[in-house]
Amino acid sequence: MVRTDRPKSPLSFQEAKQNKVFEDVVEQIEEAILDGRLKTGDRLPAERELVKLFGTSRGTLREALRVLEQKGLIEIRLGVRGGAVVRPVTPEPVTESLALLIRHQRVSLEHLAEFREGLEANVAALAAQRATPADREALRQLVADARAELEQGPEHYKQFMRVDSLFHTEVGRIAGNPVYAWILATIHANIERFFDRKLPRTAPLLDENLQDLHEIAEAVAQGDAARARERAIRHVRRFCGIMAEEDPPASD
Amino acid sequence: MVRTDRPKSPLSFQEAKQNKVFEDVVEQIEEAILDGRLKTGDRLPAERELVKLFGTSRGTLREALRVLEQKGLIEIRLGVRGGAVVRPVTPEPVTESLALLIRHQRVSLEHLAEFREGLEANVAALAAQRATPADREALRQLVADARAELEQGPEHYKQFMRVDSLFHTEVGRIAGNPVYAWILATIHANIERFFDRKLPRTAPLLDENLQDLHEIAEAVAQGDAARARERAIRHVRRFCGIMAEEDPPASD
DNA sequence: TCATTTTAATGGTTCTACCTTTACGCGGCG
DNA sequence: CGCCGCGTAAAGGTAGAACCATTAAAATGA
Repeated sequence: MVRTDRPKSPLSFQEAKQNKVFEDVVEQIEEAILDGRLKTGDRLPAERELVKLFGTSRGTLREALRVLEQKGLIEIRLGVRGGAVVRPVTPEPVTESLALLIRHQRVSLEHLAEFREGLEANVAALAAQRATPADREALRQLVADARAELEQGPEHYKQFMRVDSLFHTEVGRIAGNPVYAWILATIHANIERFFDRKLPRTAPLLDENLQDLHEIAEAVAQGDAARARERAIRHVRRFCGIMAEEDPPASD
Repeated sequence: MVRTDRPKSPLSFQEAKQNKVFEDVVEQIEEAILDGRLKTGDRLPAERELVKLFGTSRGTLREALRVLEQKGLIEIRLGVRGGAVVRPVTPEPVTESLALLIRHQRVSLEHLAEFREGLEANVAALAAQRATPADREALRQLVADARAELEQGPEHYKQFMRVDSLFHTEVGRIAGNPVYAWILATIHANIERFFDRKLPRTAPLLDENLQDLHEIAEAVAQGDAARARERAIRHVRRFCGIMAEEDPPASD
């Protein structure tokens, strides 16, 4: 199956690069997934079947499956009834590759937080313009949930943070633009991944946090984009300032 | 080299998941790259050497290399003096995985453009706050370059678009936050990839475009963040509106 | 009926052999 | 002297077969 059949029609120039076999396999399966011929949850045939279908060796086929797995398109399960199943598409691969960039180039928390600040501001403003009555209710409910957690004392701080995270996700959803939602999720994930160690959780701090959420929710509910933007900025900036104190600036 | 040696010390619980061999190899090489033990341009030993070093089979090792290649960390060259060389880190993998998301979930141009609008606005505002005299000069020079291309007539429209692109990249650089620069580059790449087919390039349109660039440059040069933000939004919105006309909304 | 054991399907790994591509050097020819 | 071409060897690419490890499901037995 080694490609020696590169067409040579003298006048129709075409791709000079010869495709490697595994790339061809990757492309075919990827197309099938993106075109919807393979849907989320579908199970591909077993490796030994695919080998027959594509006419390659098993090693080559496995390289192709590994690439697809790395792209986040499939998941490979072990054991009987195992095999490659089509995964739901998530922003996770974006998060992963961004994490690589961040780690390799040693991006500072300041840069990440500044970016998040601008992002959250835009999202809050959009949400304010687009919130439906149901959205307003949902946001207020989340604030109430957060307050309830906080009132249960320090042992519920973790739950409080979870609600906080939900709140941001919800605002992203209300903004109605999946691109914002994805990138926001990606940035959140990376901030947590690299900088979330031991950020302080004291009562007054969390109270301020709750107050921020409340004000953002109200601004969104009233359709006041400018105020929503401003409150979101204040919220992120406070959060970042606190973490920066805890985390002395790396001096490299 | 199949893992049967899972430690079972009864009291020191540890990772339950057994690592696959190739994952172990990926991790080791990835760490070496991120820690700087392997630098950009370095060439890894030949496959058959690595096989000895890691004590695995060649197939397994090749799966690991494929994953690293997919992550954008290495490039695999053919022939003698070939092999795996460490690649410079670029935002390209982020672009790729985002492209997958966009294509799979059929994100509309409107969503992408709206996101870009907010992004460019923030970047322009930051750039206005941070531009040095040299930055100002560079921006003005780019505007002058763009004008020069435009004056040379329709056959230079392509060059004009290139300068336009450079202008946006430069504003991103001036903003001084690599995260903004990366995401902006990623969004640009994806807009081009999916929607840049036959966008009209008529003289009056490009004139407006040039005027936009000029006004953004001036706002940035004068440190007027609010105006820079506003001009950037107008610029992107015009651009998007034009493309939307050309590109009737997909009705699926 | 439920717990336990067995079995078979399926991915994970190894080994070996051979093909393909490509840099580099050597030798002949102008 | 130079350079063109061709051979050679190093390195990745592919194939195929054998065996190991994991797991769901079927068979078995209490």
